[in-house]
Amino acid sequence: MLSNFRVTAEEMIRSHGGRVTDSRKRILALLLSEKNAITHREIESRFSNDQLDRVTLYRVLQWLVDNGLIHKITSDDHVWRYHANQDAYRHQHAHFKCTKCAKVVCLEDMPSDRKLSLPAGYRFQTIELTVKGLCEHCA
Amino acid sequence: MLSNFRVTAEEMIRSHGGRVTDSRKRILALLLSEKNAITHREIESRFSNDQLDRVTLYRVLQWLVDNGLIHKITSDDHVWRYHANQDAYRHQHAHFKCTKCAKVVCLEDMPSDRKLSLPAGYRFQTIELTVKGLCEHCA
DNA sequence: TTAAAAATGCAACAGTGTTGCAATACAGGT
DNA sequence: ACCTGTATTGCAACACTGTTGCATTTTTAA
Ligand SMILES: [Mn+2]
Ligand SMILES: [Mn+2]
Ligand SMILES: [Zn+2]
Ligand SMILES: [Zn+2]
Repeated sequence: MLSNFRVTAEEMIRSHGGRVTDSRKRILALLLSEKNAITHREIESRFSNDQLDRVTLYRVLQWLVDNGLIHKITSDDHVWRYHANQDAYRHQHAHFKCTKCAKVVCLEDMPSDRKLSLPAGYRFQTIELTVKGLCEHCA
Repeated sequence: MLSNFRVTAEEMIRSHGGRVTDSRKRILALLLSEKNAITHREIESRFSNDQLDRVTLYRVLQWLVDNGLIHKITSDDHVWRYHANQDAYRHQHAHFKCTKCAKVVCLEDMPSDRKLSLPAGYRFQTIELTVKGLCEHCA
């Protein structure tokens, strides 16, 4: 099934006018196959055998973010986590982080249309919402 | 007025049963005098003349957090910001971060009546909410 | 096939935060 | 005021994530 993701990945990259390089295909295909958002370190370890330069990985990830093919999530452990932009996850959405195993999952909705009042003169841009708790395995 | 903060700081530390050390007094007094949440680096530079070891600063900040005298806020620049727990900021609250000047302010309320549905089996603990936008000076 | 442009690999670096340990300061009892 | 056990400090070294510069390789389009 990973070859399916490779085909999808290649189409996504090509459709954004970027050069279709081997690293981009492999990394995006991997992210498409991952259910949860994962760290740079975790991506590296998925490629343990095939060589993958860590700087290239950082640069490819940023390229994928800049081109809207994946998104990255900040966290209180100060490590970025990356997740493919499939279907439900294109628009703004909230995230859940397990305080025990550190797993991060994208929640489908951002329940944010409630008015939160900013101080006078402040301009709203986006909202970042992370729910913390225990996941199914850790609860 | 900073001497006022020093007295308050000393009382707060003593009431928590901790040893009243010079570093704790100075650092907490500074945080009490600061309107916004600031970084370790910013705290250091406020003490530019008086010597203040950076490791001690980290350790004092963590002690103050652990004893509920201050709280710390994570951010997408992956740097902690610290703020005293005065009045309105004892309970859970949301934060605002300016995307231009990186200023972080505590908002007074956490609009928490949002029903965000977690996947089955997940257990809720806390919510972290950061509004991003432009502050009064940068708007 | 060729050449310009973009991406890669490597080494070195930067910033934030942590750890181990010896020296020092605090608090409580005398 | 002095002693003493213990918490805290200061310093050096370290860990980790992420970045930068630059020479080499790969991609694409003519
Ligand atoms: Mn997400
Ligand atoms: Mn706050
Ligand atoms: Zn978990
Ligand atoms: Zn601003």
